[in-house]
Amino acid sequence: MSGIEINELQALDIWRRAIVSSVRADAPDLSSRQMALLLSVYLTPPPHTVRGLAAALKVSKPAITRAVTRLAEFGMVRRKTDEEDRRSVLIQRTVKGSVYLREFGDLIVDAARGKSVTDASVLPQNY
Amino acid sequence: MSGIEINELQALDIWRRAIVSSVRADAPDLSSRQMALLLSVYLTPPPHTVRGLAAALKVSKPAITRAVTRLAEFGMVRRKTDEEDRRSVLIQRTVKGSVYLREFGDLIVDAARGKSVTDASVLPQNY
DNA sequence: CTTAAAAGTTACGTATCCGAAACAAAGTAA
DNA sequence: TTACTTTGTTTCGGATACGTAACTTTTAAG
Repeated sequence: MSGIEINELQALDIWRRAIVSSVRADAPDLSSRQMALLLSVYLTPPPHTVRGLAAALKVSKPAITRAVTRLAEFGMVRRKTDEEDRRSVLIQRTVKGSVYLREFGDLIVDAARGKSVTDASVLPQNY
Repeated sequence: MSGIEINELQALDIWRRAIVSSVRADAPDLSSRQMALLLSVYLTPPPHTVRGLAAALKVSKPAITRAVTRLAEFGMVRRKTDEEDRRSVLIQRTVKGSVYLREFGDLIVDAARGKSVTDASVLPQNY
């Protein structure tokens, strides 16, 4: 049995714990796209534009516009016109978004610290 | 040291890489709840019932019914009436679901293997 | 100046999902 | 049997998100 197999399983189990905690929490229920957008804005170097994010996530521009609008309603990002090219809109970080992501990071770390599935995994062989 | 000892920022960046890959992929776009349900069915010990999953995820029973229906359409889980109590429906694993989760596990592991954000993080202080 | 291109938003019709409440089926107990 | 409880599904109205296409504003090209 390869060690990679176990690591994959541990990884999945950490993911499970974190996402279950997230679902159980009362925090705003972000879709995968919204989360991907939020994380990209906060963890990759600016500037972030609608077009750039659409390319990075490989989704349509209107989908980015909607996600930004939604996240802005939650106060997690902010729009700002690029004064050097007023066609562009820069998506910027906010305090509230930072706080949210810090808590989410804690969630993942806590999940990673929890006990993982045992070797007698439910995944292999049976299917 | 468990090997999963990571800091909060690394954890977020791994999460970002994995979820961005997932969003970019053509794979069926599962919501957070659907993913939480799928992972719970595959990584926690059976039996899995609608009621049990609703309690575990702290969402309504109809929400579980709908998620199961959707995942069943994708072929990732299967319903089976509990013959010992025909009121209950057991949610079971499938080959296709196993394959999907294995690939998703690979995605996370790959994300974790990639370079993480540096110490000169974008998160702290600035906001 | 006129035309074209680029960036983002809005409009439109469709699809999905939600919670609450009503419902059907199965079990329990008198 | 009859009444009650439990389990899961369906229905309802409303919210959210999707992609395509049309549109506005701004910039660039001729």
